[in-house]
Amino acid sequence: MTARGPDDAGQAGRGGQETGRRLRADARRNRARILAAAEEVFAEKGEGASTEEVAARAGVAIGTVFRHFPTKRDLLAAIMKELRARLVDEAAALAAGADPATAFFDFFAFMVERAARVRTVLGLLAAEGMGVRTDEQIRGALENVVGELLQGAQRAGAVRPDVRLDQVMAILTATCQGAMHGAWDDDLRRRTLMIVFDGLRPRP
Amino acid sequence: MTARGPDDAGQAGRGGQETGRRLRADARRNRARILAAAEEVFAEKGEGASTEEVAARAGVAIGTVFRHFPTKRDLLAAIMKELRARLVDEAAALAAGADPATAFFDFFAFMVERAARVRTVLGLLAAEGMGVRTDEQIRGALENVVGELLQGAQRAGAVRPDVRLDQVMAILTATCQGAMHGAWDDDLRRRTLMIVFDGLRPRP
Amino acid sequence: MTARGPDDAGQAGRGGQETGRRLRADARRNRARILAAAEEVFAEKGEGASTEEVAARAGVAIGTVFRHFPTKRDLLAAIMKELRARLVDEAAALAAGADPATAFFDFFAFMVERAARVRTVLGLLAAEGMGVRTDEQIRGALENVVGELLQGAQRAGAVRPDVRLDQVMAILTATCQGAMHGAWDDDLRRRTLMIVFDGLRPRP
Amino acid sequence: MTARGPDDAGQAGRGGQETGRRLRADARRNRARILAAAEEVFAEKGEGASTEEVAARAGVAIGTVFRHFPTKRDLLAAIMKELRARLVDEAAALAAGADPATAFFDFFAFMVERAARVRTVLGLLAAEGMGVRTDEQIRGALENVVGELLQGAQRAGAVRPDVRLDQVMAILTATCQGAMHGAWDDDLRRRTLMIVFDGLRPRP
DNA sequence: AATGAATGAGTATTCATTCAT
DNA sequence: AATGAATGAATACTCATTCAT
Repeated sequence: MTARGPDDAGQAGRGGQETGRRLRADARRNRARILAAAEEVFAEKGEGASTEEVAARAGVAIGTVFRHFPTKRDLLAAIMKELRARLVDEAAALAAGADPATAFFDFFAFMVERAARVRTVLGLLAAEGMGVRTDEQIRGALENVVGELLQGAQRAGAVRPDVRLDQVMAILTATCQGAMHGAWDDDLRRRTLMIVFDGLRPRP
Repeated sequence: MTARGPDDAGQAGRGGQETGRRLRADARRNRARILAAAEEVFAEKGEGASTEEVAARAGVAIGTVFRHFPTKRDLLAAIMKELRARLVDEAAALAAGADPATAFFDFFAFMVERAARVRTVLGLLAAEGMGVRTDEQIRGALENVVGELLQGAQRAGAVRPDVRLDQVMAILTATCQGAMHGAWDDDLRRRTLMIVFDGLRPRP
Repeated sequence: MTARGPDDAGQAGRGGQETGRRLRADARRNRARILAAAEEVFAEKGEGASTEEVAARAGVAIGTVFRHFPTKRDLLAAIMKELRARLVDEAAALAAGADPATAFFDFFAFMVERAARVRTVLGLLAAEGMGVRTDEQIRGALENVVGELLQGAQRAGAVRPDVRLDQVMAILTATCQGAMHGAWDDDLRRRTLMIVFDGLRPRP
Repeated sequence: MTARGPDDAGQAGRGGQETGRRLRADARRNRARILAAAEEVFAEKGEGASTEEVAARAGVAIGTVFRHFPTKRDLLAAIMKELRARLVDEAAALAAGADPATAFFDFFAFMVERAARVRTVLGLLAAEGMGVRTDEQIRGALENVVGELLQGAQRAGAVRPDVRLDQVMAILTATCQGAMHGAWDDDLRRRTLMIVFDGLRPRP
């Protein structure tokens, strides 16, 4: 049977090999296609979607999926890892050389807008979304970026000095989830963020 | 006879609890136990939990669950209906006779605190949580209560006049989901709400 | 569990009490309604139809059905018993005082036409239809009537003298089943019977 | 990939047996074993028999049955398709090169004798047996063969010229069903067919 | 490495039957 | 006698995972 232990996916670097591993060209290509397909499928149907469907959408056989990701949980974890990494990169780019006073809010808005489209971001931010405990390294990376942006904004006087990182992460997470599940339109999202941002800004 | 529809012998009565279909005493008792068990089970393990476990926890046979809720989806829907109704009731109680300036914020905090414990509240507020589309009536009822509280608070000058109900519902929903998935502790919840509330208050 | 022995319905007079039993008026009425409903339901959906549906259509509770017919098999058996009895009666009526040369063929045609409408006649004639072994008494009664009609027709020279009763029963059964399953229209039925009848008539 | 349609890797080839979907050798072997087992099981216990028993008798796991036939109904349909195809083949063989005057009757008798053993033939001929609507192509194929045999026999003067194909199919069907359900012995079958055949022959 | 067939535990749902009201 | 709720075995079907090709 299938070991049902709760934490058996945690061994970082086991589920889905590191992208750097020397893989045959087609193997690397397949890995990417599977990941992309999985992101789509799980986004559409939720984590309950079948691995077979992922394989089908990726155009590979089911066995290939399991060769790359020995467990469904591993697949899920890999998606998040990738997603989060992508976001961190984009965030870093936003942070570099921008006006600190706006960079923070821009990134915040960017994340929320993103969440509205990428359903899977759910678990991404949540401590325990989708039954997967995203590995702490990446989670930490995101917090780092946001932390930097936050400090910059605070130094620039654009965010209240008494606000701490955990609060920001909490509100960011919450807003992303709301945007995702609630199907907010652009206008509602803008007006909602306005309130949140006002809460973060210093009292005049 | 054996009406096969979901026998929603609902405690529709605002304050009472007996208006529903005339069911035999034991039947009503079982229905309640099943609902309670289901709330627990789904809260713990998510919507993927098995109906059989619900039956076990409720101390009835599997057939009894299906007699009351012909479909798993029906069971899920019933949970939400009940949950939402309960919240609406409690909200109404809060609203009655309290200082409008604080009632709104009290209710908001109350909901979020609640969500932190009851995992199922997720779908409750989301447009489409758990694959169940909660019926519009109850959804509307919640909006009504919140709407009244909001107006009261705005008239009392405790909330910015330009804030609209959809924004409030959006932030409320988001914060509930964040609290639920994020496992915030009491302190983090308090500090997070502080920011949100500040965003809602009039600029000085 | 449910005794799965093949023959446990045979104890004549057990499944469904004899019509003569002193029953409360409403009890007798219920018995009749159930029987009628069952005939309809099983005719429409086959023997796989649920007992609950029979109860529903009869307007009684499920318990009442089982009080009258302790087993589904008993219910099925009762239907056939009744059906067969009815047919025997009608056959006898046909036979009485009619021209023996035509009575036989008339009855044959009558049965087949009947079968085309009453789906349940299936098992009625078959040795083992619907998993129920119709009790021999009634089965015998039918054979008796047909036998008499056959003899009359043979004496009148309308049927070949070398034809025996078992052959007639076999063809009658087969034709009824064909008519039932095949959904023959009136014309096809007539033309088909024409062939069968010609096979039964003396060679000129 | 995992085409979820009924993979009717049929031995469609008239005489051969390999034209179907290219399946791995073991897959084709399993498909055949399942089909054989199903024919047996359903023949013995009727269509109510469990799929699990089919799997057991075929010596495969339950999942394998459903991989080949996604639905019980598909399995039933496949059996009939195969059965009918087999009969059509054998009928064609009988028809080829035989004396038309006897070929027709030989085939008729052959079918009925067959039906007496293979319970599943029921639905095979009936318009709607077992809840499965056999596909029209095969149904048509049978009619074609019988039609040819009929014409040959009529030209040879062995069958009345006014008999039409629909009548013949009707009687053939009926007799098969009678033989199947009625458990006729060899003698009764012979004598019954004698009558039917006489009805089909020209009046002297 | 890839394929895709096989496995088999798991799950929702149905239904004959029993039994408390 | 009637009611209808409860029972629980049975059953079709799904899906993660393994393994022979």
